[in-house]
Amino acid sequence: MSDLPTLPALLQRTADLLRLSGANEFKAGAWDKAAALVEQEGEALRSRDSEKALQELPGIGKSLASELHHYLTKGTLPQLEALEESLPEGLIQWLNLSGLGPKRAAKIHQALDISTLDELKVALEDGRVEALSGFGKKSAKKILNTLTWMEGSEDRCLQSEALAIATQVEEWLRGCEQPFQAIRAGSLRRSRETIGDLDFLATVDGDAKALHDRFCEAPDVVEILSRGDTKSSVRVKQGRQLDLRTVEKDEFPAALIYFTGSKEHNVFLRSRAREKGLTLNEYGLYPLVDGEADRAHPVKAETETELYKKLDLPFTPPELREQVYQSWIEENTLPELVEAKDLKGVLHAHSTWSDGKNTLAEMAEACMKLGYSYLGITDHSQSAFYAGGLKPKQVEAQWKEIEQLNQHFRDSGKDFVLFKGIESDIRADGSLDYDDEVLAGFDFVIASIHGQMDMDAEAMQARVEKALCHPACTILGHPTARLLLQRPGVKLDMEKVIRLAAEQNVAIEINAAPPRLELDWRLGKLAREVGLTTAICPDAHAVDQIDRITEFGIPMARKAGFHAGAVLNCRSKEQLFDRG
DNA sequence: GCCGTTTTCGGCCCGACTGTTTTCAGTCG
Repeated sequence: MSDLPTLPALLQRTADLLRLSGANEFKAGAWDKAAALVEQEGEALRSRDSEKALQELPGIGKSLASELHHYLTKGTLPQLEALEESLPEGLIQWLNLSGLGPKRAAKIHQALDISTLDELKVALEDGRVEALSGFGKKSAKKILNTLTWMEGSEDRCLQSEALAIATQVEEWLRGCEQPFQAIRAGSLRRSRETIGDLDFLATVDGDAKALHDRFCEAPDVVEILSRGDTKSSVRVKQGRQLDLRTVEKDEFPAALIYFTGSKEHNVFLRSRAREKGLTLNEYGLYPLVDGEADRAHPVKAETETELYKKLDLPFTPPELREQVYQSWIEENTLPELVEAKDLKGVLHAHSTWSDGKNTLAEMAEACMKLGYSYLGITDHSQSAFYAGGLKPKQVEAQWKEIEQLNQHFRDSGKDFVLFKGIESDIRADGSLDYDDEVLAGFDFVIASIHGQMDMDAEAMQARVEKALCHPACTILGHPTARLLLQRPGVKLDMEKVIRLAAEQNVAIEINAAPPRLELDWRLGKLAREVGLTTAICPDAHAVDQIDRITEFGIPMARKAGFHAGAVLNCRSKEQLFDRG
């Protein structure tokens, strides 16, 4: 069993505890960086079996190498253990409160001798905190507000929820009397699968304050955190924080890069700028003179693309501005990402034959309306009794209806075809859900896990690998069966799964249902290396869910670095199931 | 704690906003 997934969290925890104990910020920062690095390295870290080998990693010096080596051989981090010994357990949670950083957290803890969130709440309410020097009524109130707010909301939300909020706010902003241009930035623009804060960037013709005022007065705003001429932050009733920044027009490209992130990508760009004798900040790119930005002579760039060019880097689509893609950017090997217009048809949808809300004919009609030339219908298989899974007899009956509909499409001159598919449960023993004879009658089979998800890693791995090797298996559906913010996926070594799938010529789905959004984009780099094919699927249970593939599926496939050539349903219906 | 020399110390991104203080530290992104 691998214990590496927990290592980044432990390193992060060490960084937080260092801050609380009053350590130098840069020292704590080194542990942050190590956490990010270890996350990126994954299992590859194991192959570094000496301190010397660990030290070859960027950002890992003598001390961190020793800690990591200790962890890999003995399973603990000495530094962390020492800190946990000296700091109370509850204190670390204080750092999650925005507005309360390590310095003031430590101060409250030491001055009042308290360390839990509950104790903090009481101290904020009874006035002990505001009486401390450096604090006052306002800051105590602010921290208390944040604490109360956090008790009733989650850290992050699904991308779909964030998009709904963003759309609403943008509509409201359009009522501003000053003309302006606004764009979504941050993790929303990078198409992360979950979102914490929502960031917006704007330029205003005239008085920017008018836009900030309008922003702070949006209908769903429940608290204004800050309200300035260039920066405002609010909380909305849906539990999210929204930030608006306004900049001058000539600052827009640099600001857009800056506020799009990721943090790691920005660090990378800035160090790139330094190498070229330049300095990059949120306002622009400047020559570096005597270690200072020469603000009087900005390097001209009217777009993000031009700015990347000045750094001798290819324009990087927002979806790929993540640490994992740094090597592609440096080596100038970014792929041409798949776009919505590349999609030719729809795979993975349910009908009234199992748990869908619409009939086969209605689903087909809806796909035609959206401009697709085929639909691979995949109702549930017999084990999924809770979802009305099809018995072999029903399968035959469904095939008849599909054939009739296809005949009808041909007769009426429609360039459209329904494919006979099934979403077959992968049984606990790794077998698919029908006899081979029945399975052979389908045009394609999606194999998915729906039950018995708590198997141990070894058994689960064998289960999925067996399914992948079944000759009828065309696509592996939502591979880990995770539900974002609800439950983790099953225990699977996805690296092995991806390699095997590529070998077996089985595609792994990118499931566009908002809580799923997997194959996880973090695995896209490996997928490209081994030549894996994907399929961008709506997992639609009703006609209005088909469009998920363009709303959420395409952004996620782009984020995973897929080009159209590696996407099954970017193929024409004639070439779709050619398995070379 | 890491890194890289103008090579064993000094820099590590830096600007906006807030609140408390009275000129700035803390926090955030």
